Amino acid sequence: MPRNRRPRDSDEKRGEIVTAARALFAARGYEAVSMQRIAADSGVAANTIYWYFPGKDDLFIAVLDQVLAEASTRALSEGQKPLADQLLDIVSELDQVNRLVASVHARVAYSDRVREWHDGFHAGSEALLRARLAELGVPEERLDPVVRIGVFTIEGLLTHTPDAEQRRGVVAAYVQSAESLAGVRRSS
Amino acid sequence: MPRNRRPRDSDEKRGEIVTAARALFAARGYEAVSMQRIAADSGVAANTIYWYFPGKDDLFIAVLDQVLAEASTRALSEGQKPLADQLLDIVSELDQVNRLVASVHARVAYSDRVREWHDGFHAGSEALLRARLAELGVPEERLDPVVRIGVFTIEGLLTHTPDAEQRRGVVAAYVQSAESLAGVRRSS
DNA sequence: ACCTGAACACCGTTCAAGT
DNA sequence: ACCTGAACACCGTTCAAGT
Repeated sequence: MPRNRRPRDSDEKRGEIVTAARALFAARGYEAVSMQRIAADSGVAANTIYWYFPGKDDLFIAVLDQVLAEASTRALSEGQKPLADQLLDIVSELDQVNRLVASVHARVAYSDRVREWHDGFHAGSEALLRARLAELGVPEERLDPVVRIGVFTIEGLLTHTPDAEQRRGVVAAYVQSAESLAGVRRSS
Repeated sequence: MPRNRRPRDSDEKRGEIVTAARALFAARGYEAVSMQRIAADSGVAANTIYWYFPGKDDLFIAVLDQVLAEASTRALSEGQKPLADQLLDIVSELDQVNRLVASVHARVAYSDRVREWHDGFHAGSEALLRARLAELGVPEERLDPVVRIGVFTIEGLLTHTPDAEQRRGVVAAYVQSAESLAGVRRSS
């Protein structure tokens, strides 16, 4: 038995596979990346991945969990900004993993596991936006549709990637309409 | 030479392939349907499809064009309704081809032909919504973001399919915010 | 012009076998 | 426990050959 035998070899290899898959999925999208290629990039045979993950979708979800965990950590370390700025930050953050976002939506129709992850992510996002809008003063009974429109708008900005100016315009228009529901009359 | 030889045999077979593909794509989604299956349902060998279409994506686009043409015909034969009703009609119309909508978005990232079709469809939809909003009184210089939010909202309603009541709430909230931009004070 | 069987180069996944 | 080569049942597409 080698004396340098580390107890974490297994977790390390698993991590390498996730890292390789993440880079590939982000660059080319889920469909365009083969298990063969992920295996080559992480230094194992293709079927070895199945020792660590039940299937390709589960590997995909491991990637998504990792990306989400990192983004959450970053988000928590930031101070609270005005809503419009915060939404624009979220859009440009998610924009960097645009390919992953598109792949999630593509797989939702075919994989129960991906659909569950997607639904959970949506529920979380809606809860966050709802809290911000409530604190902004949007009355409780009008909150639901405004939250949904907000999430749809962010998703639309991600899947259609207009330029930065158009983004700002869209987010500003959304926040403005929310504020008018709140009856806010600020600095202006 | 058979005397019943119809000059339209070729077009007919082509049509049968599109019809079979349309039903299958609508029921199961693009990815889940094999050329083999489409061929079987239209009574030819799999490779015969390639005599009529350069590839699977082109067959898909033929399906999309057919669906769109039929929907346009139906739409033109209807009178003009209030904007909220019209948007709800569009959503429930497109909802019947939900699988196709999802498949278009899934293929946009991988097929130039599908991306072109998608972009054209979007441009047309935006133009229609823009015209309705302008006639409703939304000032020219604020039109762009409102149109985009509208299209994103419809897309969101399609890809997330909330129930009819939530749909109505979302569409009502959208139209209301557009009307408030127009400075309209109607019956209320 | 229209259609086919056979083949090509893939794909995700399984399995029996190795250490 | 971890990893592999080989195989399985697919996939979209191509090609040479038939009518």
